[in-house]
Amino acid sequence: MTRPAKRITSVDVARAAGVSQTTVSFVLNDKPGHSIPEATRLRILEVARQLDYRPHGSARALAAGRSDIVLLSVPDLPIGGAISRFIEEMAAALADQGLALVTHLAGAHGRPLADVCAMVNATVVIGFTSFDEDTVQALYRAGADVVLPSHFSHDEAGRPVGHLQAEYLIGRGHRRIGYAMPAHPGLREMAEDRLAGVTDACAGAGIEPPVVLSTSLEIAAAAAAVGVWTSQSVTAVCAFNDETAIALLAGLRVQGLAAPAHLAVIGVDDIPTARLAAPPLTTIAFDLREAGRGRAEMIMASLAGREPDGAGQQHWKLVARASA
Amino acid sequence: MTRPAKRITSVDVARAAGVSQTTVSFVLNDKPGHSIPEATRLRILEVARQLDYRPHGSARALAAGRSDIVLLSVPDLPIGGAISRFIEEMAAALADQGLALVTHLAGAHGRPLADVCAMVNATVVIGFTSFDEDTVQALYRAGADVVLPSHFSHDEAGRPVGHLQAEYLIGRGHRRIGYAMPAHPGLREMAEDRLAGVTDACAGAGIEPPVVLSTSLEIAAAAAAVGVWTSQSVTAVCAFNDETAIALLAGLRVQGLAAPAHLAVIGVDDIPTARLAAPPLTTIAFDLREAGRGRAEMIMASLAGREPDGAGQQHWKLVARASA
DNA sequence: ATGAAAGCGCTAACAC
DNA sequence: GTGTTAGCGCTTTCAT
Repeated sequence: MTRPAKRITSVDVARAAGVSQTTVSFVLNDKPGHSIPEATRLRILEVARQLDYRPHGSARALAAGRSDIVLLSVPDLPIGGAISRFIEEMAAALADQGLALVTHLAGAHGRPLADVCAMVNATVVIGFTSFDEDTVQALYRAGADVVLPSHFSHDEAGRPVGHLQAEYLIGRGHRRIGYAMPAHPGLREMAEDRLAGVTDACAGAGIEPPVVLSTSLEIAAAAAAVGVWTSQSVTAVCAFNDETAIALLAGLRVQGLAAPAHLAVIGVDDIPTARLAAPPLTTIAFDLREAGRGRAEMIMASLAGREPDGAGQQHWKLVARASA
Repeated sequence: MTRPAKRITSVDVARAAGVSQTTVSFVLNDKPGHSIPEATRLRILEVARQLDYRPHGSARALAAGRSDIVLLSVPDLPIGGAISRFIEEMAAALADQGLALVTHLAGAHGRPLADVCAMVNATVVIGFTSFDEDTVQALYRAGADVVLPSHFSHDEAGRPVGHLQAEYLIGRGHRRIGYAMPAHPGLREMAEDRLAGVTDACAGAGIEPPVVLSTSLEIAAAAAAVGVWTSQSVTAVCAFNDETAIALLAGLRVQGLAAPAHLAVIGVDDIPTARLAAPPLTTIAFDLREAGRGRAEMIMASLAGREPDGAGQQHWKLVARASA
């Protein structure tokens, strides 16, 4: 641990460069209209660099009325670690526009989102879940300029995924499909959306709606579900996510059965252990990079006052392996 | 999307409560020394609640010199999703002390940590990795009051885990141990630390140091490693983490071998799919809750100027299952 | 082309 | 007990 170094202010830079603080501000933000001689400009830039000057965020935000901080709210859900890729992509795209992204984990015992929003003085607040109306209002009152509840409406978010899953299964000749809901209550909403997609696909193919069963990540529970499906001559099941799917695979194993012969299984996410499953898991992957960039785009559009035009393109793609 | 609501300031509260803005400030921060009549106090509190007033973070930070914001830096590593539990626990503990936690994902293309620190005006910056000296200085210059590079020094962080793994294996009678390093370069440092713990334990038990092999998450690579170990009469291997361990299990499977009969395997993390592996994976779990609380404690101690006394107790515990 | 000065919303001495 | 006042470091309007 080392002794703290004193913070450099723009006055320090001004003094060192022999100009007024105002000029420093103009140069550093390269404000238009104030044509400053190239020589002065460069000198100021150099001095600032040398001093490792960094504008005081609070002061800047207070004066300018915008903090350029984007606050991302991540819900308290067992969402995979892959989400970090998505966040990073978004952060990178935002950084190019001078915005900084910080994340708030929504945990029940933490500070309410609106509090954090007010404390960091976020200019933009975005989330995965759809904020309810009260939250949105609170965020605006907390000083946010734009609030983007969630990129996709429920209907758009889950449907394509479920659709892709079922489509693949149906394409492989399955006529009686099952759906494995996760036991975790927080995942319910997301699961319902995905299930809707599966149901759609079934209807489109003229087959019966899926046989829906809920299962935990315990082998016994999964085995029980497997038993029910097979007894009802279901030949393939769409799992809410890869973890659920892997549980199903384990459930099959303890019953002396195997995928895809006795029951085809398809997941969602393509987590690292998916390819290591026995048999390797067929699943739906998400293009985090594209999704992150797309999201950043939306934010910029909203800030600029344009209506976010993003057609909300989906970024899902199938990864065929042995389990289905 | 709804129309933004205007932001409430403490002047609004003062006016509505019929007192001066100063009084509002005193009451809301319940400053000592200024004994304000209970009636006034309650009225102000009530009005603030009704108006859903939230202090302007930037203004507060600028005036007070502290933002009460804790910035957590998470490195761009494939660390499991379980990390969110840890973060939430920390956030909860910090919230109790009036501090707000926000997270910065370190990705290479995002904004440098010091920039974010300056923008949000973080009072405290903490991280998982150990910041280098330059970074620490930059953070102090960026306005941080306390910087906690990483809770554990390298030596403390990994050693106990590796030690626990090896100890368990040795206790089960194994005399020739292997160690599975992850292929991901960013994980190297962490892996070296854990390996050191394994080596320690072996030395302590008077057996040879582990046979170290590196393996990716591809089944083929894992199978190859398994081949090498068995050919060298290694009977048990400590994997860097559960994903690596599960890859090893898959590698055994394709060779027609099984754990623990042909090769015992032990992981680290207890990820959700660990119990679903074939056979269920023996592993070392981490008590996220305790670790998070402990970390928050350290932060508060540092802020109070006390030397963080936390004996850095470890929070690892063994989860015995079938694979070892 | 450059600088002086007025705030942004809040905290904290210091008066009354 | 409560209010007045002077900044915190920056942006931005308006003079020069």
